[in-house]
Amino acid sequence: MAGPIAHLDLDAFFASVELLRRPELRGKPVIVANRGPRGVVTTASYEARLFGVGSGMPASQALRRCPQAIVIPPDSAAYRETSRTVMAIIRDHIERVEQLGIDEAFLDLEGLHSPKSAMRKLVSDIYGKTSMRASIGIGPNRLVAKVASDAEKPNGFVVMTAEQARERFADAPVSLVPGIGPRTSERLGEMGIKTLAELRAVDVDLLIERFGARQGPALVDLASFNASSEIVTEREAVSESRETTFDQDIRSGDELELALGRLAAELADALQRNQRSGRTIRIKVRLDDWTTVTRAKTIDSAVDDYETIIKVATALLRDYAPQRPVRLIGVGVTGFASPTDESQLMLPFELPAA
DNA sequence: TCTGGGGTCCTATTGCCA
DNA sequence: TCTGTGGCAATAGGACCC
Repeated sequence: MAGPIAHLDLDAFFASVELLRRPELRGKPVIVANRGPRGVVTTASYEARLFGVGSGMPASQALRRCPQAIVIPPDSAAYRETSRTVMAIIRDHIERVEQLGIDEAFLDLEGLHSPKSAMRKLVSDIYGKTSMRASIGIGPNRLVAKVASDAEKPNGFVVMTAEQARERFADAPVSLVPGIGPRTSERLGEMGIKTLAELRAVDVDLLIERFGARQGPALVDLASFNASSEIVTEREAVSESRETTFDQDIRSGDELELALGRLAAELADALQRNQRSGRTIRIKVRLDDWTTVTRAKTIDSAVDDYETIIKVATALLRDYAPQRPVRLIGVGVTGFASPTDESQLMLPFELPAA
């Protein structure tokens, strides 16, 4: 019998780190966004959210809604640093932690005498040591915990059973639950399904027909707040990549290769720093009409060096030869060699032939 | 007014091989 | 030798997340 799960989410994380460094901005609408004509909002302070500014929104649009907003370009090194500090505090309190992304984590609360007071203590310790606010959700599984942490942020603290989640969010749009994004919401909408209660009530066979044997039933599980409560404490990266969006679309092949070279150099550098190497090199090209094309090649041995990466990536790009202006180009390496793979290569026995 | 960058996972298709 | 089948790896695309 599994114990409760907590989901911890740092409130408006990037903006909060910036406000910490620049206390004079406290109480003002602050948005963290890339500069340039194509920048988007990565985080908005809660003051900015009052103007309808949200993450993912083009910065130009955000500034139209909130002209007095202060725009700060993201400083990912600083956010990683604060994240490390907070995650270390979490691990001081809780043994089994699954970090997701930079600002959130699932916590295994199994066996704690009082999960709630343990979480109250944790949140106040994080605030005391870093001035970062966090929202907490506690539930029987990851899904309930996650939705609960989202329900009353900032500074939220919500404890729910699956049944309480079903009741409270019965009339919420299906996109409330993580895993149902814009595309799936739209397709469900076309079937007349808007709310979680409606999704729960629909005939599974109909969903299987439209979404397949796996995703169909999975949608009902999501709507019912049935989910795994497993905490995966160790996750290994499976890919690393670099990409860039041009301020203006690029037509020249030479310019594309120049950009590809810069990205490949950065990527090789990062791979070597992280002691990672992979066998599959992939490029990504986004055209002016937003179609995205990927091309990949798998080679015999795992690599992390600039020369090999740029050689393969350039060949892939020349082979594809985009026929429209390009707005984004990227390069990545996947298929990382793990220690297990290494030892398997050296297995002294062949499997018997069939 | 258009839509970043860094990832993960899933699915479908295809070709190879036993 | 021909044909079918199942498994697997590689490839491409796409949805989704923070």
